[in-house]
Amino acid sequence: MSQTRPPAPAGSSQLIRQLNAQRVLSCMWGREPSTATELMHATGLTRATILTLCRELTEQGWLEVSENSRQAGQYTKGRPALRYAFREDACHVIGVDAGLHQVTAAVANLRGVEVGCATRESNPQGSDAPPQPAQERRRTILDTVDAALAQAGLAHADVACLVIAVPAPVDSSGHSPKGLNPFWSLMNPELISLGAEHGWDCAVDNDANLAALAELDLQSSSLHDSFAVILSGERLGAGIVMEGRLLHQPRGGIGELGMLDLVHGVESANGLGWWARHLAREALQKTPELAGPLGEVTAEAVTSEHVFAAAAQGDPLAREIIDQLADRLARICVVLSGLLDLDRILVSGAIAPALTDVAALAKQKLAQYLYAPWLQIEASTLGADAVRRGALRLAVDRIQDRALNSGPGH
Amino acid sequence: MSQTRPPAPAGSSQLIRQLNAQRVLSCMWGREPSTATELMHATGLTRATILTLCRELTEQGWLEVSENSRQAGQYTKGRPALRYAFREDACHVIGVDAGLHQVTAAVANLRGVEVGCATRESNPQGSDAPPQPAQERRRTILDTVDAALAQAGLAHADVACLVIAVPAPVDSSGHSPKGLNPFWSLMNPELISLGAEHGWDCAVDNDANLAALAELDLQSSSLHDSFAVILSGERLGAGIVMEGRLLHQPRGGIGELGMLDLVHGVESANGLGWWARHLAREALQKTPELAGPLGEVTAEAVTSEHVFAAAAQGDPLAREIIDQLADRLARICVVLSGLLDLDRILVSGAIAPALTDVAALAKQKLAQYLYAPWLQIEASTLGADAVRRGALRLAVDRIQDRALNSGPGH
DNA sequence: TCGCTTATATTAAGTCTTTATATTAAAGCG
DNA sequence: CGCTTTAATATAAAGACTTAATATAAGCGA
Repeated sequence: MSQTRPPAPAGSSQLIRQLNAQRVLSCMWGREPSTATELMHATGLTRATILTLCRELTEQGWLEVSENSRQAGQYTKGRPALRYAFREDACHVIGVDAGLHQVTAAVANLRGVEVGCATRESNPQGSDAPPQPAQERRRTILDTVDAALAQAGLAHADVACLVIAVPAPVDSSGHSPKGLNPFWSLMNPELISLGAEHGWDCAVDNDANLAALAELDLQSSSLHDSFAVILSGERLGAGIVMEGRLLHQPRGGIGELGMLDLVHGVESANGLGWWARHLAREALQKTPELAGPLGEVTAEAVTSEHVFAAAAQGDPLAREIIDQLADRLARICVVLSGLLDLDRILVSGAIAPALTDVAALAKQKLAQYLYAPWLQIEASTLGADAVRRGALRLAVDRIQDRALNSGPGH
Repeated sequence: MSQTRPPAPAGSSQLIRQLNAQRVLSCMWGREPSTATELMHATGLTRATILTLCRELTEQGWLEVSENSRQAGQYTKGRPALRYAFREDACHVIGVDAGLHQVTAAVANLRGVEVGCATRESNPQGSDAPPQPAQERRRTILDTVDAALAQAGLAHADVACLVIAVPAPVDSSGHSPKGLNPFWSLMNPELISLGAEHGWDCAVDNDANLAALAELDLQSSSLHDSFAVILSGERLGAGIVMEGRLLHQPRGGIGELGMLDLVHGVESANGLGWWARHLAREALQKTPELAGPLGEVTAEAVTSEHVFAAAAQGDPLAREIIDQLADRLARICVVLSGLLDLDRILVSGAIAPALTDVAALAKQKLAQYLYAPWLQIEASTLGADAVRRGALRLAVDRIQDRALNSGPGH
């Protein structure tokens, strides 16, 4: 009975195979097609190894052989190299910006390119009706997702991951604190369970955190810089990236800005949009017969858009308000950057495009409070897209992690 | 000429050897002696592999065979197992707390146990003399280090790493900002070069950061909690640990608390010791003939120690001051914990032992400003040792990293 | 069309490292 | 002294990589 040896020892040396497969796949993830020779230089592995791994990854569905070997035109002599391409449509992901007033869902491929998008009103801005109850909100989100899928021409089975952004703190299991602030529960009524019925991987996260991820995706210039993204509409929220990684805590409270109540000249966590409207209304009530563009609106009807538009036309009151907003923003930057030594602070959200001047002014005012000449203060170029893009980015990241860590689980 | 094949292919499969050696060494680093069987359970590797690795690590000097195989007494029958022990004295490290008023150096083995310690006065507390010039400070530090080594009975060659803590921000290359604050340059006059003459690995870091490391070392109960350590003597400084890792930035500005100037009820980055003295002096000047223990000191001579001692005796003025200190601390905690969602905040430094009551009071007052019932606010038990212990911890960590990552470089 | 050149793909050793099994060694105990 | 127990060593087998040789797929020129 000692003649026959069991055939499969199954050593732990498959680990190295896993590591190398990871390296190859990360080299190709979201990139242009590559030849074995290019991958050899990128990874330091041998041609034989690279080709074996590429074959495996192709069988798993992550890569495919692209035919344009010679057309790519690096060289003209010799046997044309095989070119392996990242399969950006191996599966798709969905990112949802589930805001208070509207819900936007986008379908994207694994490069993060949107192939479908849909929006539904949720709690219309003007109305004084109570916010949607939990079931209705869940329904709205599912409807929006289905509409986005329909526009993309994809079925539920084509989707691998769903990420939902909500204006509330979200803990590491996807829930928001109950009881403390009823608004939070209404914004995130157990949304983490939404993906389950289609068997999708699902995550819920705070909107500001995801906006920060979107910026991280975009500004990959200096990979190790640190920044905060301030989401600044009606209320303030922040996401913080340190050395290329988004800070997270199990309770999900990072970037909550309630503590601004204690900061001189800020006094609240209300957003810049809120303050623009508030300051304008106050001034209009005080002097109803005001000259200039801003005087044409009544105190009740004035919005932040009016203020920014008027400021662009040179209205002195609007300019004064802009100046106050900039001072507020500068002080917020002092707190964030003074404590965390950030490289830059980005103001994002739907009103970001209007805040270019405010950010520049804030940068000037910063020096009054803090020596940090390196600090950039800018308005995000993503604007209203930031949160949704961040959700898509997280979804793609989750798929990539899964691909790298648990091989064939396609 | 094709018969003879080159002997050494040197594949990348040594990588797995490296990884496994790392696992084994981390399992044993600073721990009690282990048998192969124990390591098998800890690492999942086979006995043969474990023993090979242990033999290699022994040759490299990190482990040694300890003879008390059977005495350990887990079992009594069968062949006694080899027991490999971590060589805590493979080399030694030095940690220096280079404060403004005094310099303390300690020599420790690789478990972090101090085997020698020495202190030198630097800029005596009372004196109004200008601070030591750069060369003199470097000399003082080297003297202290030599004294500590002499007490430990060790030579320069026995030391592998030197870490120096200074009360100034320190960037990732060990330098402090020049020009901005002359005090910083005086505290850190290119100390990073001090280790070079003996060939030691050398690092310089901010004192509050290192105090945070010391706490991380101590409270390893819950490995993934997040906290801040506030070093609170004359000036405030903080070190921040998120999910078990110390936050760092290339410029070294994390935990600088200058932004507290903007916080209501805090208004400055002065430390709790400074405030205790300041408030007492103010009150004594206002009413020179004060009853109670605190009235026995003159306004000029009063120190924070007087205040804490008087409060312990029930002096009403001192209690009032304690209350104000607690409010200040609570507000600082609101800013830190509100933004970063910390699990606890520790107050450290030489006056920490006197701050137990202040911390408890601050915890009570916190609820006025922030809902965070999970937040612990406590005085560190390390007190004046915190910074030096943190320096030692960093030094040991650096040696461990070097051991794990570059094999035989002993 | 037939070689020749060039660049890549495939295949066949050879080595390293681990696992699995068998064998040997070192105790204690009756 | 033999038996039992537990650990260390030896040997064989398998996975994974590298090296080197060989095969393949072009283009180019005579």
